[in-house]
Amino acid sequence: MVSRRDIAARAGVSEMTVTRVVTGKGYVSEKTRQLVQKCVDEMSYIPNKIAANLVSRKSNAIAVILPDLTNPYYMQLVEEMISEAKRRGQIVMLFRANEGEINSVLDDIISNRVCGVVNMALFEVPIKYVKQMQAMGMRLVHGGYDDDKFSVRMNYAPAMKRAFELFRRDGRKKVAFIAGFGEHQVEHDSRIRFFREYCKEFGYGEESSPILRGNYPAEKIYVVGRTLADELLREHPDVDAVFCLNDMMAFGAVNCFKGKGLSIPQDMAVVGFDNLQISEYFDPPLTTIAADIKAEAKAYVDYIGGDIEGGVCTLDCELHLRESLRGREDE
Amino acid sequence: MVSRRDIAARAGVSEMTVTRVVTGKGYVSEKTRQLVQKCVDEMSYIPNKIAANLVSRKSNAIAVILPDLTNPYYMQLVEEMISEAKRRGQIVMLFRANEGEINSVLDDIISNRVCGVVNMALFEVPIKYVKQMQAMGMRLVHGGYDDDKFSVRMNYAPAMKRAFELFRRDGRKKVAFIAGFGEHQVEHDSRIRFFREYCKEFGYGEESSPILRGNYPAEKIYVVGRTLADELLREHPDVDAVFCLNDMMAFGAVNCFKGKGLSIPQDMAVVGFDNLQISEYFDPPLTTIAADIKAEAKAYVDYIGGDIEGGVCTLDCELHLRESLRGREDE
DNA sequence: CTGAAAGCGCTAACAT
DNA sequence: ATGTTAGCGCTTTCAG
Repeated sequence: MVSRRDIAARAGVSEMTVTRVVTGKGYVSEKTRQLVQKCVDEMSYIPNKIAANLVSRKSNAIAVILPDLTNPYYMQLVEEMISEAKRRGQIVMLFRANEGEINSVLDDIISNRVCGVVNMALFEVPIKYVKQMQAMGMRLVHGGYDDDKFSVRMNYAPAMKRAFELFRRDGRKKVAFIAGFGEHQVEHDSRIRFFREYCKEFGYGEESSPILRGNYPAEKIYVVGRTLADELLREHPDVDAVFCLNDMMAFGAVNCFKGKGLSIPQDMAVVGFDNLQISEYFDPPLTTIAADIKAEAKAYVDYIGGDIEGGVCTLDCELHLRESLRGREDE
Repeated sequence: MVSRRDIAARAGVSEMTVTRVVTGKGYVSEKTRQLVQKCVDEMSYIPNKIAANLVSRKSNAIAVILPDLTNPYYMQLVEEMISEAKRRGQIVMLFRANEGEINSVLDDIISNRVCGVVNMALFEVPIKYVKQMQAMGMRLVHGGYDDDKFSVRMNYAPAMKRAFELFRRDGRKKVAFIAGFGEHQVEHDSRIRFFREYCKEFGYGEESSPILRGNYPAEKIYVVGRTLADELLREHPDVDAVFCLNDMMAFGAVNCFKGKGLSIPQDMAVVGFDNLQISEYFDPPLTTIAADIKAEAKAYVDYIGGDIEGGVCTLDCELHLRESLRGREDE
């Protein structure tokens, strides 16, 4: 294990000079710089960031907590976060947490002294941990719902409004929202808030438009979609247009609809959220609402990196109009 | 920032005693143990693993290098690796690397002093880094192709043989393999080796059965699938059965086939690899060959954790028979 | 421009 | 059963 001391010995300089060369900080004469660099290369010295972080009380690691790695949306997000993090010399640690595991996962994260945490799991971080992180200077971001210090908000409104317009144009009789997760999240999700709003505005009735809860993420997302689609057909057979919380859930739902002999979009219009890369290849190609995932990832990393100080970062969404919401009497 | 010293002071014991309580190693009287534990809880002390790792020259981090996070297969694998790692008190760092970025990514990994690296990228780690890792006691696993020290080998043979039997039963005239990646990987991939073998054995001709190269992972995987499917139809219009390197590529290929008016499986039988969770929901449900992903993940983590010393770990594969390979004259 | 001293938070090895 | 000493590999601070 070659360390800074070995380089210093070989180059005949002090350890401090090696540090100056390696980090590029501080004054070093060009001559010694080259000499030291030569030794570094020859001995294949790679500095120990762990040790550096320890003494400088910094960290170059971002922890990301996900509820469900198999949802491609999170992975696209993680991919972008990794790119963004790399640009700043940071790395990404990935964690998975259900409701019961969160404390243990947070312990792992904190004991690894990361510089920040992006919580994409669908529940809040216990206040005890929030305080602890604050005390340690770790930044915490909640994906999905609002935070007092910083949040990334998706402006779903215009795209959802446009969807409702198309529902009306096509003479859809009754709309629904397959939410998939439980009561708590339903109350905090802006997609559902806008849904209620537009139901009223477009005359569908806030009360008469069902919102289907489920037990995501305990259960696999597409299974939740299928199960709730089945429930929808049984309990609200007159629904002919449905939003799904995200594209994966929509896949499950559409699959159920098709299995029951419904034609999409003739018998049922379906709109997802996320715009997964595969959504345009689904059968039928899925209409979906989403913001730029790169921008979302950048917002998280920028906040953790300290470029953004707090407040609300709003991202605009687009309606990607595809077969699953084409007009019945053609577009 | 509360540290071990603070706990020691509060409890009126030495720092070493705190360590003994916190790590659970060494003798501590039950009485002091409880006293110290009380202080730990009261002060919300979470040990600094970074510092512990530094002095004990260990690491609790596994680095995983992926070529493409958007392939759900990798994510299922990572999810299982995270679970397996957590069981051993380890965490997972995620990296993404194209061919050109590999050195820089390896520098990041090594400077973070991980305990092991799982390289799922589709190219080899430069020998310089392999040596360096060895010298530092980091374990390295290559997914995909063989390694001199340790490898996880998928035994695709029986499942592929069964697929060939079905091709024959259905009277398929000509088979192909959409490989997607370049020459180097093609020569190292066992799926393609078995394909050649069985082409011969089943009388399809080793030379006359095309293997289509592409530029994955430079290009998105489903695009590669679509592009190569198009190429296949143009250059080998008589092919009526095709393997695709993995399910995502198969999705792209099937989409192209359907777009050109082909019926699956009547005009073209399609077999993928990986058995993604969504593959059974594809239209048509995709026939696919895969090993147990949990077992694969466990093998990697076990090797890095030191439970397996080396050698070859062989995993059996299953043929998940679905619509895309149903017989033309019915099953 | 370069170096020496101190110490980050922890564990290993040896006392007691 | 508990404490002491030394030091992991590095940065910070201050002195030349």
